[in-house]
Amino acid sequence: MSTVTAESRPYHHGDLSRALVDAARKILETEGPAALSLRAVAREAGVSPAAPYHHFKDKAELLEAVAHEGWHELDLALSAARASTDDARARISNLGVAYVCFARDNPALYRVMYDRSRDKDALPDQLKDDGAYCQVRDTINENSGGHVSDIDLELATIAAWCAGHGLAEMIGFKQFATLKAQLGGEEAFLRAVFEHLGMFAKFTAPKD
Amino acid sequence: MSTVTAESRPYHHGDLSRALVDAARKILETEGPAALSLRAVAREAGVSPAAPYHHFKDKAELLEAVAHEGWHELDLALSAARASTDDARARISNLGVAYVCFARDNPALYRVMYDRSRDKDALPDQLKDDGAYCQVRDTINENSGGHVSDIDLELATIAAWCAGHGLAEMIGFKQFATLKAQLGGEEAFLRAVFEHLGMFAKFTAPKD
DNA sequence: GCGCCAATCTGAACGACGTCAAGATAATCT
DNA sequence: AGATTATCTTGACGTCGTTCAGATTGGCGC
Repeated sequence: MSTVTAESRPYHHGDLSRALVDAARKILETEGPAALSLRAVAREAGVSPAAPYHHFKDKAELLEAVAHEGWHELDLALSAARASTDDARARISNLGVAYVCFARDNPALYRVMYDRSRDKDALPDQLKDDGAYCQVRDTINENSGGHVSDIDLELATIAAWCAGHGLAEMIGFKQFATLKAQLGGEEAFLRAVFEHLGMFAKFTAPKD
Repeated sequence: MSTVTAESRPYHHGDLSRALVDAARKILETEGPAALSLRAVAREAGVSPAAPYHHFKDKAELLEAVAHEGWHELDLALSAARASTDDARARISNLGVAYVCFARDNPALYRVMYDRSRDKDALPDQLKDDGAYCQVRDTINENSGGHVSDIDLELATIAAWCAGHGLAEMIGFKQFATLKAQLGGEEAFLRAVFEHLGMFAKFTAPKD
């Protein structure tokens, strides 16, 4: 019998994979992405620098696991935001705010998520299989009353995602500080930016 | 008399700073951002690994110089795009396309530019002092007939910038390949995404 | 219950990295 | 010309990602 509480009960350490991912996330939160070395993760987990190689082929593969958790948590955050609003018109905007707030509250994690994506030149498939991407798409679809073509829906989702990501990466930039203050806080700033996205648009969504 | 052709004619090497930045950019183009080590840059420039420290206090400071050049070239690219269109209505969309195309054509450089910005939590001041940011703002201003408040103009510029940046970071993602093909090419895809940005908007810009 | 096998971990090592200090070299200043 | 100062080299330190040989240990067949 093993003393491990979790369901998978491996050998010496007791689910080292799990411990490594947790250690990585702890380092990310407390010391930032620059301090996230494989050796530091092993140190934090109390194992030798070579131990992780029995669970991940690479440093990249460990980061992939961390990113995977991040995407899942983003998924949860968007679900919560979506459920918390009755007004279909407001949902899409709340989703955007929730997305950016997730990035603001987990900056290191968010960075790992996109660094990994850019290295692979692809977002994780996770997103399309009932993940965060679907939530955005479905919300847009509801908001347009359902009578929008598949291709328009896809394009609108991509557009929303890009705007959200861009804002998420820049939300902490010092240049926006005075504007945030003028508008009465960060969330108000976020909503204001989203509402000014129309200058490119021929196709303006709330057409109904 | 010195045999150096450039105007500034320093000591042993002959403008090593310049040579280092050029070497860095060459490595970026040919081997990608992962291969961009200070030692590799020094090697490429034909000097010892410690030589760069007489011209840049850090690896970060070298990258800053590289990024600075990148922002300037982005500036030129946007100028060209802006000048190439008579129709004020089309200018803003052309600017967006030009922005993303710059990122697509200089992916490693673009990455260095934003990596440095995120490390400093700020875009370079360069942008606001008659740089690329101003071009976007002025173009939006022209496009709105000039009767838009300062704060709305600022917010619209930020919104456009975020959307452009988000799209720039994801334009190469494999998930978009089929959609690009369906729409008849990358540029058509870009325009289509931009035109679908309206779903967030209460304030739709081409109001006149 | 015992021995074997395979999975798991350690220890030491390699090459590459960023950075620094000490010394050599060469351009500039007086 | 001689002193000064900026520039570059050499060598070193600590850290990193990764590999490999060997030690450890749990699970499985007998």
